[in-house]
Amino acid sequence: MSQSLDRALTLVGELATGPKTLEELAGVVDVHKSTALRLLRTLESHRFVQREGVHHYRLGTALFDLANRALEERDVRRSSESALRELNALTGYTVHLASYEAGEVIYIDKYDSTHPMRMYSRVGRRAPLHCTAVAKVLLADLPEAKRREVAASMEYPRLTANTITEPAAYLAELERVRERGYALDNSEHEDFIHCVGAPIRGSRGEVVAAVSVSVPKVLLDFEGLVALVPSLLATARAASIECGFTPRD
Amino acid sequence: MSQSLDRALTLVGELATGPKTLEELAGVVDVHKSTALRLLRTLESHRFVQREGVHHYRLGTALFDLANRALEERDVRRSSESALRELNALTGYTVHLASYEAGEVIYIDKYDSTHPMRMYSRVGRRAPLHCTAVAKVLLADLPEAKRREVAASMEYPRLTANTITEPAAYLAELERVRERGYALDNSEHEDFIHCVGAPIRGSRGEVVAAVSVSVPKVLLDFEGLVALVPSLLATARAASIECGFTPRD
DNA sequence: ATAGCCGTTGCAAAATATGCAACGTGAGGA
DNA sequence: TCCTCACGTTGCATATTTTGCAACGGCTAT
Repeated sequence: MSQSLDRALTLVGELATGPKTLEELAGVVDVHKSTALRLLRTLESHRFVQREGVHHYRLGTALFDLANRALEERDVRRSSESALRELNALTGYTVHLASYEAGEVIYIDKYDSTHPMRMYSRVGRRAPLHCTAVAKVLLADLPEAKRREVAASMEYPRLTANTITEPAAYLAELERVRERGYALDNSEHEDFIHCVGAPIRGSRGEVVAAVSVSVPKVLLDFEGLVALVPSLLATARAASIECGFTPRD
Repeated sequence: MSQSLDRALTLVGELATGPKTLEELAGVVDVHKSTALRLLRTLESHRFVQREGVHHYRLGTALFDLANRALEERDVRRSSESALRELNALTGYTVHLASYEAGEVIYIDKYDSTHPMRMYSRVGRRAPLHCTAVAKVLLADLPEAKRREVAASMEYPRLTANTITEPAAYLAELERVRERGYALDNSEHEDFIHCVGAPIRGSRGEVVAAVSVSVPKVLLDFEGLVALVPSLLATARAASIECGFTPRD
């Protein structure tokens, strides 16, 4: 669709084979030397390629950063798959996997309820920050300054009678989540649904994702929901270990 | 230098922060949605980005391939640095590190002789395939079919009285190199220089690079050169271990 | 000293990317 | 169930951007 970009990406792919000279690269995409030069310069400014000596180009260091970041996300999803599937099979309820990225909480995986009554949600969608268990889990792990900043700038639309609508109350809620190690959504998002969520941790103990179980109130009361916590924490711990987390004891 | 490419790379960098929607991305580089869409499509066709759900883009899988390949090369050079520096200090002669890439043998690092007499060479430069110790080491590890193919298509310019000028003789030489675990260049490249080279192996035992010592004949006769082999092999083994190689015993 | 190779630059032509506006689709609310 | 809204998608005309060319300059090898 975009010719110059297409050519540039082809060049990068070609460099994966090993270092190449300008003219070799120009030949690969069948353009003039000067054209290849300009593309490579742009690639170089973004550290996608770098010069090796005078006559050769090689892949640059930006690729490491990018690959590592992409890999982390991907690994959370893949690594926690079996644990989450098991929790889904055990409880029969909808299980969500979410992560915090750039000010948003996004559902990155979902295991549908086996019960006839399903809830609406979709992978890739943003979760409201103030009224979901996964968001509470993820935001609770942010440094305090960031937490305050986010709490101050986010919206608090009242969705149910239980919805938290004040920054102060929300920050206090995050503190509770931090302390007890899991989060509740006591019908704060939708009247007929309540959830419990727990953190999945990475190798350095940081929270990389959140797992939650969502249950229709008609199927399980609040007491029953809280009774799911041990299973949820076991699942979160199993997923954490898969993500490289080492339990303290 | 290239606007569209620059924008596209900026988008990729932005995606490192986490999944984004089309409009968010368009805002980052300050272009129209449709423009961003076309760039993303091209990036997607090269697997640099991929869609997450319907509304989000994330980094794609091509980055893994690229990063891994780039990392391998880079690691060889960095990992073997201390071992090679030590060999250079021990012998005082010029030490080269070379790797095989896309039909060529390229010097990827060099430690100059401490003796007043230095040899000419340069990092990034191609090494002749038929008359250098490093090339013999690297080609000796190729599968037989590939070895034959390369031997048949390469050039054999006579550079000295000892230069191998026939494919058959060269293939036989590679076989010897394979068996004894190191290669010699008995003044086959330059009259007054001879070399010994050995393989550096990676985690799966494959040859990832070659290390060589180059000595002016006036400083050391052939017998003296061969006497360097134990040190060379020790260096190659040390560098191999740094590259993830596990010795058998 | 000289020839050849490769990367680099300025410029003019034109191909290409861009923005616009309208369309299509799917979700959410009444 | 209908309607609205949000978002991604497409065709097209404009002009910006990219491209090829040709000449230059540095470096190596002879």
